Order: sequence, then structure tokens, then C-alpha cells
Amino acid sequence: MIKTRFAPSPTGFLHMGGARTALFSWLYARKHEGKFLLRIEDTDLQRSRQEYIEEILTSLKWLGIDWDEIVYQSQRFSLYQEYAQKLKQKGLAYEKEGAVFFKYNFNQIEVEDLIRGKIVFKELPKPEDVIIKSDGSPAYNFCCVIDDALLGITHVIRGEDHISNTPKQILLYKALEFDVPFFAHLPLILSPGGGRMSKRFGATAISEYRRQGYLPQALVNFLLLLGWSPGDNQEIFSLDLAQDRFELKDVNKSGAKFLLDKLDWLNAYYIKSASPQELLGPAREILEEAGVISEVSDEYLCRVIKLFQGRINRLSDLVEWAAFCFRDDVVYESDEKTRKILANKKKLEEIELLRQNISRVENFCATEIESAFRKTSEALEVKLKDLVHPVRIALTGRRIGPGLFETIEVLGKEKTLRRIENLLNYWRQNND
RNA sequence: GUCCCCAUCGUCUAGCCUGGUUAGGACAUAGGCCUUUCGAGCCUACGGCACCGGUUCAAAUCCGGUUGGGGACGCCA
Repeated sequence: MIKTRFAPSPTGFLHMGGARTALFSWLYARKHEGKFLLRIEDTDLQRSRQEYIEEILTSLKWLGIDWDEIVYQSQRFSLYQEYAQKLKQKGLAYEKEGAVFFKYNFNQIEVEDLIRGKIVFKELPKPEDVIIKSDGSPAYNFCCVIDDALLGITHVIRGEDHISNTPKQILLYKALEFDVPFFAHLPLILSPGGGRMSKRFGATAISEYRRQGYLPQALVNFLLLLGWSPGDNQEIFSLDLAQDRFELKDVNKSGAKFLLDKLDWLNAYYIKSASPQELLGPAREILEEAGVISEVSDEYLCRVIKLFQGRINRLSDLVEWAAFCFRDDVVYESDEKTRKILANKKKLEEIELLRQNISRVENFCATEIESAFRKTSEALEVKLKDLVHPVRIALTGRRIGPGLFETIEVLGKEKTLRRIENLLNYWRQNND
């Protein structure tokens, strides 16, 4: 039975690189009907924080990654001590400067990496390493090997930055008389500039993307495409479909730069594809957080989401774009084109007539509203768009927005008429 | 400095293993169409095998080197 693991260190939030490692490792286990284990590497008691553990678990769940088992290294210190004793008894480890050291018995090590093929190490940078620190806590390579072996990990899937740890770990496996697992080293995710991920870019917490209105499906899909390709030209992947198609051999070897464009496109795609009900929860969270809404019914919010979901990249775009749906103090945008439309005061009478016609619409739906507009434009012999543009500004404050008739339907007759009246007053007052 | 990994459009990538393709797709960009506006939709265009040499009738594909990029070298993980 195949068993993989993800081993985050709770000294920081879960970020893109970690999330992708977890995802690929999870996918491999699920694909082969194996087990997926979470191991919290909290051996550094100074830097490890409970809030990070919580953030990591919450983010994994949010992405749809579940686990069969979770272990904490901080609870296994006696185990590591025990194995250090065994190595000392066998003469393979020794005490020095209050710590326990392991001497690498090295000539040449070959690793058969499942992604890269054979890797040959001709020498090691150090002849020995600490395995138990002087404070009694285990060193990374030591407890990692013990846990992977004891927990029955068959495939160690991790980032490329661990390649150089692999020969050292293999030596430890052999000294401890454990079976050596398979290794697969994923390419790294690079910042847009090509270098290491910085706090400015990508190293931002997964939870931050959630806060910015990204959907987990989009993030997962994006991460999937960063370093993996099914071979055909399929781009849209659910977790289920990926589970079906994922193969380690289809993971590529070169690092991938992390650019937001495609993530935004995928996010827009998933927002478009979702039902308004599905978006209700996350949208409400973001809008409440931003102080745009307080008490808005699910029903109304759903209608607003439906109005916008075809044209936004992130749910947080609603904060700016849909604000007019929730507050009545419409402020007209001050850009040149908008001002031009507002400056055209001879529209006053036309819009007055239009307002009357709108007020007569009984069944206040988009199609009826549209026909009121069309009738008005025919009667006045003006173009439809010459009525549409000023009304859109009256209602939303902007030139750009969703389809006007749908917008009017969502706002309802009362707000619509009042806001049009406000524009008429604006013209009347500025009539000199 | 030492060791290790990698190299196809601006970006993510297919093709490479089993040499013969008009080197395919997506995002981005540009242009067009549609339209009540648009960052939506549809269509088109632009754009790439890092370089040098070898093997071969034939190289993105196999081999060697160069250059470039990345990673590791903590009593961090």
C-alpha cells in the first residue's frame, strides 16, 4: 500500500510552494488508493507556533486536501532518543560538545528519483552531522528518516530543495537498518523575477488568497498546472479529475515562475461557472470584512452575485464594483468620459420621460425594463445608448458595469427611480 | 568556493524516452466582431526550441561542452 506524507514546519503559514507539495503528494496517494499522512515538524520549540499549525490545517482543508493521520514530532522525542542510543551502541554515533553526531560513511550514493531519474552524489559537504542537538531535540534529517520509516512512508514527495538531504538520509536509513523509500523531488516555484519566493510574492499565505476572493478550485487548478501536465491540452481540472489523471512521470523537472495572470483567469472561470448560492458564503465574508454590507438577505446578495459573476476575477472585486448595490450614496466618477456624459444637460427632458416610462413598468424585470427604454428611445428618436449611459452613471456612479437592465432589476423600482431623480436634480441645480 | 538540479513563445506547458511535426495548447498582449458600457463572449494575429560542436540522409528530440538560471552546504526545517 502506498503511503505519502506532507511535513510542514509550523514556523510560518502555508504558502504556494507548500500547498503544491501537499497537493501532489496527496494526489499520488489518492490516485493509488493509498494513505496520506500529515506530519507536523515542530521540533524547533522556539519558533513553532500553534497559530501556524491551525492556519496550515485550515488552508489544507479549504483546498480540499484531507489526511488519514496526523502526527507531531514534538510528541516523539523519546523515540528519536531511543534510536540515537541504538546508533551509539552500534558505534555509528558519538557524543561531542553535548550533542550526538553521526559520521557519514561515504563513497558514492546513487538516488533513483521518480521525477529526475538517477542522481549521483560523488561527495558530501560535511563528514558528520548532529542528529540530537545539545538540548535533546532531534535534528531534521534524523527524525525525518525515523518517522518516514516508522510511519511506513513508501514515497517521499518533496521539494527540490531537499535533493541534497537525500544522500545523507539514505546513509541514516542504512545505519538504522530501515528500508529506503522512493523519492520524488518536485521543481521549485520561483518568483516572477526568477529567484526565490519572497514575502512580496507567492510566499503569501494561502489564507491570504482566500481573503482576496480566490476560490479553492482555482488555486488547486493553478497549482496543478504549475509543474504538471496531463499531456493533452486539458487545462481545467477538478481535484477528482486530477486524482484520476495524475502521474509522477508527468511532473516536469524545471522550476516554474509564479505569475498571477493565469490564476486570475482560472478564478474568473470558476466564479463564472459557480452557482450564486455556492459563492454566497465566501462573498458575504469578504463584503462584511470590507464593511460594504452588514444586514443583507441571502436572496438579494445572490441576485447581486449573479449580476457580477460573469465579469469579475476575484470575489473581492465585488467590494469596489458592487458597492452601489448596497449603499445609496452614489458618487459619480470624476474621469473625463464620465464628466462628458454628465455635462450633457439637454438630456434632462429625455431622462425625465424615461423615468416616467420606467415608473409605469408593472412587472419589474429586465425584459420589461428594456422595452421601456426602447419605447422611450423610439419616441424621442434618440439612440438607446444615449439613454443607457447617463442612467448607468445615475445608478452606479460609473460608466462601466453589468448589463443595465439586469442591474435595474436587481436594484428594484424604488431605488432606480430615486437615483434617476437625483441625477435630474443634479442637472437642474447645475443649470447655469 | 564545493556539490546537485534545470534549460521549448513574455508566462505555464505539449512534443524529447522510441530522431523526419506547418513545433501544438492555455494565459498575457494587439487587432477585429458583437453589444447598452466593459476588465465578459467570439474570431484573428504576434511570439519559442539559450549557444557551440558531434552522431545521422535527417536533431527541439541522442552525445559532449559553453553559457544562463535555480537549489544545498545551520545544534532551521
